[in-house]
Amino acid sequence: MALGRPRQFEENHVLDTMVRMFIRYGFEGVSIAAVCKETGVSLQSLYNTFGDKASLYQRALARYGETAADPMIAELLNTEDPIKALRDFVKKFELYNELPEGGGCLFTQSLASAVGGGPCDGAAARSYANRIRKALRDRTRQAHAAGQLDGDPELIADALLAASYGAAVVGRGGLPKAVIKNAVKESMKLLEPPAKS
Amino acid sequence: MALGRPRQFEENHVLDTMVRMFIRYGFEGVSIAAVCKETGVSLQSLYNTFGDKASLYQRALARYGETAADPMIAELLNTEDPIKALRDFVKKFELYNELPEGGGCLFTQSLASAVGGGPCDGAAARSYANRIRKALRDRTRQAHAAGQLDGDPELIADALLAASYGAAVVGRGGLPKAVIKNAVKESMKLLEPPAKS
DNA sequence: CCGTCTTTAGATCAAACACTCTAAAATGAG
DNA sequence: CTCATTTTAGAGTGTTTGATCTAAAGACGG
Repeated sequence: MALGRPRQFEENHVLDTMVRMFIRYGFEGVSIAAVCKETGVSLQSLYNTFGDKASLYQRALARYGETAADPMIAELLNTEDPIKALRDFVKKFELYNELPEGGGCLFTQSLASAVGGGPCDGAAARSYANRIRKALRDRTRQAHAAGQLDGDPELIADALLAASYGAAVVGRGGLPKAVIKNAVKESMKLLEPPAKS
Repeated sequence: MALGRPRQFEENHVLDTMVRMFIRYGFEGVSIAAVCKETGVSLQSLYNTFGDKASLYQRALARYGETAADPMIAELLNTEDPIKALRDFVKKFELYNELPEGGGCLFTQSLASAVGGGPCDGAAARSYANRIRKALRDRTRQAHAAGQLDGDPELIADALLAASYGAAVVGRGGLPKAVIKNAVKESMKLLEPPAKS
C-alpha cells in the first residue's frame, strides 16, 4: 500500500527545539504558532504528529528525560567507584552556573510550577526524580558498604537530590555563582570517608 | 476638596489573593478576569490601583516578601543564639512537606521560571535571595566565632540557601516526604559543633 | 441640595490563543 | 501514468487574553 508523502522534519529535532522553548518560556509562554515558526514545521503537521499542546509538552518532557536525565543516571550507575560516581554527580551542579540565557532544567521547572491536574502535570518529572533518587541510594549504600562514606546512605542520597534541585533554581535565577560553588563544596563534605579513629 | 467614592476593597487583601493565585498558576496562568472574579474587585479598579499585569505581579512579589520572607529573615536575625537561629531556619524546610494544594514559594517559582527581560522578571526574588544569603552568612559567622560551628561559615550559609530552594521544589513537586526530612537531617549535620579533640 | 471628584460596573476592542478545515503537493504501489 | 495515501500550506474557527472607554454610583465640601 501507499506510504504517502514523506515528512520534511525529524521528530526528535523538533522535540529538542520544543524542549529549549519550554525551558526558556514555560508551558504557557510557548504558543503553538511560535513552535511552528521556530521549527519550520507546519501547524497541521504538529497536530498530526504530537496531538494537542499538553501532549506536546509531555513528549518534550520525555525527550528531555532521554537526552538529559538518562545519560546522567547512566553515568551515576555505571561509574565503577561508587564514591567517585557520587562526587561526579555533585560536581555537575556547577554546570548550572554556566547556563545559556534562558537555559535550565525542564524537570525542575515542571516540579516548581506544575499545577495539580493541569495540562502540564508534573508526573513525568516526578517519575524521573524517583529514578534518580533510587540511583543515588544504590550508590550511597555501596559506598557505605565499602567504608567510603560516613553517615546514613539514604539520608545523604536525599540531601544530594534536594541539593540538585536547589542548584538548578539558583543557577536559573542568576544568583551569585559562589552560591552553587560553595554548596557543592559542602555537599562534597557529605561524601567524605569516616574519620580514622 | 472632594475625596470621591471610597474604595470597596483592601489593597493588601487583594494582593494576598493574587499571591496565592500566582503561586498556584504562575504568571501566565492567571488572567486578569480571574483575579477580578476571585477578589471581587472590578476590572477598572484593578488597573487604577496596580497598573498593568506585570506591575501587578511585581506588587504581588513585594507583598509576598513582606508577609513571608521578611518575618523569616527577622526571626533568623533576631534569635539570640546564632546556631539555634540557623537550626530553626533549616527546620522550617519541613513545612514544604505540608503545602496546601497549589501552595509553594513564590520566589522559588519566580527564580525557576523567570524569563530574562520578560514581564515577570526575577529581580525581586533575586534581591530577597541576596538578603537571605547575607543574613545566613552573618549568623554562620557568629556561630563560628562562638565555637558552635565547624567548617567555613560562608560555605555553610550558601549550602543552606541552596538547600532551601531545593526543599521548595521538592515539596511543591510532591516528591516523597522523606526527601525533605532526610535533607533537613543532613543539613543539620553542617550545623554541628566542632568535634572535641 | 449642589457640584466635584473618585470609584465602580459593564460594554467593548484588537490581538493572540489553541485548534480545525480545505485543498494542493509529494511519494509509493499497481 | 494513475490511484491511493500522507504530508503540507494557509485560510479560518471560536474563545480568551490584556487593556480601554463610557457612564452610572457614591461620598465629601460648599
